[in-house]
Amino acid sequence: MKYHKIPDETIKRMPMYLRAFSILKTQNQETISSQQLAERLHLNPPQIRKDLSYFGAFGTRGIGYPVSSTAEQIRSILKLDVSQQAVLVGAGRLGTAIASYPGFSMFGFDIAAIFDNDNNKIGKTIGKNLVENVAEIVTLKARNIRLAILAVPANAAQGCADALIDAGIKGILNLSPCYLNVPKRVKVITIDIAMELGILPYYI
Amino acid sequence: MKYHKIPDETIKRMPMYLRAFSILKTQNQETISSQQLAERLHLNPPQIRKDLSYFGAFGTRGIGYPVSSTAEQIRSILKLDVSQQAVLVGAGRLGTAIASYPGFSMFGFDIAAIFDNDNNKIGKTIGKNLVENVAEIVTLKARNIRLAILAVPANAAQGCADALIDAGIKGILNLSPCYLNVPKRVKVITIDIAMELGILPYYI
DNA sequence: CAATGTGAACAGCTTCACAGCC
DNA sequence: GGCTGTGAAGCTGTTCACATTG
Repeated sequence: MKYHKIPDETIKRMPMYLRAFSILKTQNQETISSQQLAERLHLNPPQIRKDLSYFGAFGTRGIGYPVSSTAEQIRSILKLDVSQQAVLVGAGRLGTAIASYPGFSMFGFDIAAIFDNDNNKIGKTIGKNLVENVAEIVTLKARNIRLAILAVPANAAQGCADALIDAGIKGILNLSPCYLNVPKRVKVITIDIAMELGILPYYI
Repeated sequence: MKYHKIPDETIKRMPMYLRAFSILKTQNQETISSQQLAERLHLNPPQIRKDLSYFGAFGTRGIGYPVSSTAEQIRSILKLDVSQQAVLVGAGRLGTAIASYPGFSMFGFDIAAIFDNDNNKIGKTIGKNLVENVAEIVTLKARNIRLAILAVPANAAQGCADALIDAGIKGILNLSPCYLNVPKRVKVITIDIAMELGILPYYI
């Protein structure tokens, strides 16, 4: 395929494909056609073919996509072929839930540090991590962690984001219901549960 | 404005506008221009004007949008002008975090029931709700609840979704990392935290 | 023959430019 | 003068149709 800018929407679908291919692999299915995959994911077959073709020709005509190697290709495209360490800020109920979320491992994510500002939580253990004082976020610099998950109250979110960016964090998954002001080089994804729920009544 | 199909993307932004207008109201600001609002939300002014104009002419030329009445208009468009009762299924760590999430009230959501399948949790109180047995989901029929938040493990999600739909639920916010098969009349929104995180390394 | 890969047509959303109004 | 409301232009992403290949 000649040069094309890869649509953001395509990138957003890639983890979906990775999950699907990973599951197929555990089921020992060796190949899958765009048709079959589309049925599973409720997408259109040409969509899947076009998405994958942006990154190369992974499939075999007449056969479909080889499950195992395509999974590896996507993993490598998304840079998930190396274990990605992430820091969690906020050890409240939501933070604790996330720390124990089993779904991260499929994508190679590893919660490598946890911070909070509450003295009752600092020093406690969550999973394999000791909760550290949020004032020590700057020590992340030396630990080569680039991703952060922000699970703090909205009024603390911007301050934590600033500290994280100061400590070399390059990507933030923000779970607070607020907009974060960050330099352009930092990528932020905000998930606002109440806002997502907010559109449901309109549709029903 | 003549008839136009309202873009889904516009609907998705409406709760964002509602939140912004609600906050402005607490700050006693009486009007706001699309320019000012765009700066806050990091959008383009014409985007905001077009979005709002799909639903009517709320603004005043030369002045901007009246904060209070526009907030009410959006609330009414999104059907959030009446308190929306929702049921939470899953009283694990994530479910508990969600039950105590303070952000729902701004949109008029009220967690009116909680279900789980774990005998250790059934009968306990979370917030103002007693945790009920998931086998009793069918009793929702009589309670006039139309929205559900699904915070159960992926392998239980489809079963719970089926039971919820059976009990008259019309919209589901699915927090499990899986696709739900539902009739077309039911609206599902899936939030998959690991998948959202999965795109970050690509961008950094 | 079955299924991919892809240019081209199409659809949907965003941005622009400006007319209209306060 | 300032700002909304909106048709039209522009752009991005999706779908189609089919040539291509194992």
